[in-house]
Amino acid sequence: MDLKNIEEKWNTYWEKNKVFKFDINKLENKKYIMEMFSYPSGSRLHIGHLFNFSIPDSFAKYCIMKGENVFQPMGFDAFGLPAENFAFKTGIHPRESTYNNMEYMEKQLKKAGLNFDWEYTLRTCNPNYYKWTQWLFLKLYERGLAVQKHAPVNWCPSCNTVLANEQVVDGCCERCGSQIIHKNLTQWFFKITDYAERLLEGLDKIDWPEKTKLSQRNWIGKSVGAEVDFLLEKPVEVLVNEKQILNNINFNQKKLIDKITVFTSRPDTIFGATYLVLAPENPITLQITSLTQKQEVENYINSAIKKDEIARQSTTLEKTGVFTGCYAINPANNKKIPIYTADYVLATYATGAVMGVPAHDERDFQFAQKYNLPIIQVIKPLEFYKQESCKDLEKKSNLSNNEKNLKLPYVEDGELINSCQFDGLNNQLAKEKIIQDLEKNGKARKKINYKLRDWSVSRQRYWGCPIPIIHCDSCGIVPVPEKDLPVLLPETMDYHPDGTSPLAKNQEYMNVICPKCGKPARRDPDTLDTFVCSSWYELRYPSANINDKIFDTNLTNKMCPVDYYIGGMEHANGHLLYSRFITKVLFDAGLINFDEPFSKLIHQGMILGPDGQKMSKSKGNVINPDELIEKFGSDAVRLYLIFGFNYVDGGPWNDDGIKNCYKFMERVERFVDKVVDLRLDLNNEKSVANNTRIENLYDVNEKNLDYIRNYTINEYEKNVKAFTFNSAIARIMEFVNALYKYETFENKNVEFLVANTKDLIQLLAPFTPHLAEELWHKFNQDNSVFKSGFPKCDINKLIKDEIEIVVQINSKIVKRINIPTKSTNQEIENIAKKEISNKLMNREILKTIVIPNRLINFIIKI
RNA sequence: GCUGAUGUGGCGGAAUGGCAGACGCACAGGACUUAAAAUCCUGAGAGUUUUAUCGCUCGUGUGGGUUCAAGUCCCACCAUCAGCACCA
Repeated sequence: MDLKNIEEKWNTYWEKNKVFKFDINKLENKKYIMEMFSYPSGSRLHIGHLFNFSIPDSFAKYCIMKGENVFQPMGFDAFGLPAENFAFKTGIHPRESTYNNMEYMEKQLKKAGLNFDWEYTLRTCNPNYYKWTQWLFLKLYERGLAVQKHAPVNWCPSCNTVLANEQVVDGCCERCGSQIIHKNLTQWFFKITDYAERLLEGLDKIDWPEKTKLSQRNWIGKSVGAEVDFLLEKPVEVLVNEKQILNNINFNQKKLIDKITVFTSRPDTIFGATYLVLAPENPITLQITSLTQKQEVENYINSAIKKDEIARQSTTLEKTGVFTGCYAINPANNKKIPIYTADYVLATYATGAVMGVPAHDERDFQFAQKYNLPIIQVIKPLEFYKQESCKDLEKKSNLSNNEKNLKLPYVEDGELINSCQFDGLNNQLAKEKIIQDLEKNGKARKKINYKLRDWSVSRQRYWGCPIPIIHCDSCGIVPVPEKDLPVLLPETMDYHPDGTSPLAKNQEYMNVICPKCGKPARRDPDTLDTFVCSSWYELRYPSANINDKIFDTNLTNKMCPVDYYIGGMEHANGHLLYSRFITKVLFDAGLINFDEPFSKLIHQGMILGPDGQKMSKSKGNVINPDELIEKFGSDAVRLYLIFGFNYVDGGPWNDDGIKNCYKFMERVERFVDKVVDLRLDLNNEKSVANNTRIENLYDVNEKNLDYIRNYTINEYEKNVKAFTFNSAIARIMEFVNALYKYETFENKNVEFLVANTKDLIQLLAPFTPHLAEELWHKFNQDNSVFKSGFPKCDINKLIKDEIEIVVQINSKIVKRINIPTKSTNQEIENIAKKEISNKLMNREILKTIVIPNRLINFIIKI
């Protein structure tokens, strides 16, 4: 095989004849297939990219052959840290290196035989793209969904920038691994929390992997419960301290505090609440501390904040805390309970205050034990053993022992005790009743909380989309008018990060005239998180060449949602959540008529190194796709990636695998050449004995081959639709084996053989496009194989005259017999009985099970 | 710790509750060849009986269960991987 020539020849041919070109004027049968775009960092394309892209590309080619109008665009997520860091490393300006890398990667992708619709490509660092990212920002601002907040943010001291919660892994920066710290900064946030409920609901209607949906559900973290007010009972010492504080410091709310509001998902346990806990960072904490406890509390708060900076996550699970000196009244039973501060309560979730119910919460239990706080059981297990069928008595007695000294904390459901009028209630029911009761006195209300936090989008870096906001001393925050977009990223400047925004140092950029009042003002010095850029790109792809609006609404409505979206699982709680959020915002804004971006999502697995480890330069197990394509051609690389792995799981790389795929391709080529020769002989009338019927088949061999052909097509299509392409290839291989076999028969029907061979080439085309196109043209075709349609399976041909079924006695196989396909169950039974009469030996048949086309099972007395 | 996924030959991997191991690799044998490679064909889960066939037994991480029938469903456990990590 002259791979290089073949690949070049057909790449040129396809491009020239627009074989894979999407037709924007024929949207009735469109199919939108897209893979997550890649960032053009310095590492170029790796084998994982090819795995990610090749399989959908094959699927796209299959769809094209089935006559669908496939849109398969590709672009580059070009802003952001990887590109910028690469620039620092090489000393090249990020713009230059990014554009170079994109150009190189585009070449690599083309060389890999991936036929994207390059006319619709997007580069997020291109002003005609980020203009619309800025427009999107303003849209969110207009709708009150982009807000500035002074809040503690995750700060990476090494990257010198803010990170979103989703970008923090184990308390470290997901990119460089540095320990993150918390800084109080004024930042832009997108109010994704406003959409928490809808993001949750929307999951039910999309065809995504369950694990991804689950991951998003957990990330959103809905929790249904109640807010409960605990009135304070302040000793004099507390009042003195509080007044001092209010006088001395300019406190946010300059008033006395009379209650603490906690959030709980277990209002049913409120009678067991024996203390309250405030998060150390909660501003209330100091205010309600008594003079005697002040020093201790202050020390604790300081150490907690320090701990937070180092690694609160990795500390031991041992609970610590300090008594504040203040008390509260449990509104359920009016008991006076102490208030503590402890770092196991998070300031950032709900009200930053918790009621401690040691008997029914693991953490509260530990805390109460350590500080000798009362533990009151208010729920007992339902007496379930009565219903439970306990077979051995010993177990039963153990259970009743357990009941006597029930191990606390008990966190399961049960029946209320020690809870006054609620005693005896089922605890789920009690949740409702207790809230209702407290609600009457205005001491509680139903409340839903989410773990999801607002999305922080400000980044103190150069290489990103500038935030289109102007800060004016007299007008405050002023959005850049649409006509002034894009706010261009300045070309030349010192872009090195040093903890403040590089753009802030560029006076030319920073100083502007306020569009509202005309006085001097300053630009926002930050750039946007790159996930903003990638949160809407699928909407723009079809409109990539439209410059006067974000996208053509009409077109986008026809094209979206995306039919197939393919990419890594690692974006489950990041990009994939952000895209859904932005889509919903644009839906609400009336810009689109759908509110989920991706109907179907598929994650590809990961290709590991030959040693079964993640590929990494340091381990030296990286597979370079360029070398492989050079040596074996892109078809063989693709075929191996498809055949050698389960797409969803991935797996370790194996060098032999690709050689074998190459050999298989040669085997196909040899066969096609043989058939082409046979056909020539036929045309030259050299061959006399050959039967050239194509209608009215068959002798037995023809029939067999025809069955396999139809079987192959049928299974192939099933597999392709299920994205189990490796099995589709297996069926093709079987078909090839059958063709080889048929070819050896003396009186083979050459026309029939030719027809089958053409089918084979068509089946192969999505997986080895160049080879298939080359072989196709050996039959003097004047059109591309991809425009030749797709073989059709004749379902009737799948029914054989006879079929082998298994005969079992007591579920053990005793014989395999052939029966006519159309036999009734009774006929099958009769035939089978006769066939194994020697084994049945007239014993009584208790039961007969017939599974048509598969087996018959006689249950007999032994 | 919690949640989820996975566990099948020497290897990659197949199997709507119905013949486990498709397909491929590696392996063995044969044909072709002076020979090798390549190619084409054949064989093959493990064990066991037999001159050989015919058989038989055991086999999908472990132990139970449901079923006429379990890799597949249920329960418990083990191992590996991934995610979450005090969210009250």
